[in-house]
Amino acid sequence: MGAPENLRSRVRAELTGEIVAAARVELTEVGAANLSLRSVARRLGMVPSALYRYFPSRDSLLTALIIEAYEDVGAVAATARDGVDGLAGWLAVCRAVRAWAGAQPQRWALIYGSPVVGYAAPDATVDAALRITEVVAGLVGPAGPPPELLPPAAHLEEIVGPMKEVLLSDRPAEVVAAALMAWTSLIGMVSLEQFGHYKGATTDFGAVFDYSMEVAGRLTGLS
Amino acid sequence: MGAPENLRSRVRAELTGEIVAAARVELTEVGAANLSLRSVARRLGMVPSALYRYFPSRDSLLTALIIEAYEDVGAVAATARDGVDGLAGWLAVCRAVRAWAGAQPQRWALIYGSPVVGYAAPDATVDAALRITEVVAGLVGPAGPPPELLPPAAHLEEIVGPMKEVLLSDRPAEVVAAALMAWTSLIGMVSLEQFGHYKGATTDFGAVFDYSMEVAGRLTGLS
DNA sequence: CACTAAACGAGAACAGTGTTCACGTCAAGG
DNA sequence: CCTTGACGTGAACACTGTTCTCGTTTAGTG
Repeated sequence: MGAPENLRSRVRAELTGEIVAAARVELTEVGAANLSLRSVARRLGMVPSALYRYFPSRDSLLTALIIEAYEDVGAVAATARDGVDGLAGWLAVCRAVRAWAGAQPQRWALIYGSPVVGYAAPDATVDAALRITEVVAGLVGPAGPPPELLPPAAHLEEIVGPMKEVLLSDRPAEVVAAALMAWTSLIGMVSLEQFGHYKGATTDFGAVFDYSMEVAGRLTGLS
Repeated sequence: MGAPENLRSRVRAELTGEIVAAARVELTEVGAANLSLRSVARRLGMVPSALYRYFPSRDSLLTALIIEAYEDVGAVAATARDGVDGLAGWLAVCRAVRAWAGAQPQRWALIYGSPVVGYAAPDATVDAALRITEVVAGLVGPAGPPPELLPPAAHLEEIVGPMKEVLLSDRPAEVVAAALMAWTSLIGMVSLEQFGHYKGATTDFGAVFDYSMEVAGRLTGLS
């Protein structure tokens, strides 16, 4: 934990940050698939092999970008929710997340598109991914009776147990499931929009998005 | 349209099919990002440049695989729905689509993950992508009154107009929007599962999936 | 202070990739 | 028959990720 005050390690930390920053710029310009280690090095005036003193592979550099993006969108969601409760807070979060994705589509695709680094996502990435789910979980209303449209289901309590322990300990299982559905709707809808699957379906997708998120929020008991 | 009976064009069509088949195998083994034109050629005993007589680029070969995958999952959805109506039909479609994705994750990622071919998806791919949406649209119930949880929204009729014209001409706008939400929930939930975003959230994701799809189906008026 | 071990940047090299081109060869049609 | 076009081959170019070997510079120790 203790950061040595060496000049060595200081410039190392600094340069590591510059590499990530340059890689982020490169990512937003050409996308994750075309992000090349060599062009990042060129941008910094380095030779490609020098980057290997800081990241052991291209994938590890991508992992750093993934964590950064998760933290970024999580922070955006948190500030959007700040001070706003209930359905209004949920809608504010949804709009903020969608706006973030629209402004930085390549970073959205990096974290919510097809995994590129391989099938074993490092633990650090799943930790960072939890930020935004905490924001969503912090919103779901007090444990009122679930709406009529949320039928009770057998064994649901046990099935969503792992989720309840971490996020929503005092809510009925149906509400926990509804929260997962709401989060799924948010991420899914933004992803499908970003990836072009709604092309030509509506004249004003923002309005459909708002409407859908409102319905999804109501399902969790928000009002 | 008329296919010439030449020997030339017959072996050409045949070989084109073999190339796509080999590429599909390669895709399922290494994924779209690592699909290399050269290894496809090796698998067929050809030299890499020979493939360029049949596909002008690697992206065009990927496009063929995308169309094929869309058609495949659309056909699976159609046969699952065949003869089953209402909520049961919707659930059958959902389970079939999820099973298809689980069996061929790389093909799912190819069509519903981050776009890899570039930002302009060819028209042929969006046409193929419509198959599954037609199946979903064919399910939504007769135009009964939308449930209480589906509030009326201003201007919605006009906003979802493009969608209504193609798929759901005689339903109220709220039901059209709900159908889009249901389709989004299906694709979104399968994608998030495939891409590892539910890791550790439940003990039995299949049950949560069924429950969520049931709620989504009810929202469109199915029962 | 002197010295050793580690970290660092540079550059060359290797294997692999998508793509292009010039070259013979063989089927199709006038 | 004979010309034109499609076809497969092999070499080449410009890239890529990654590894290795060098001097050089810094950190920590006797």
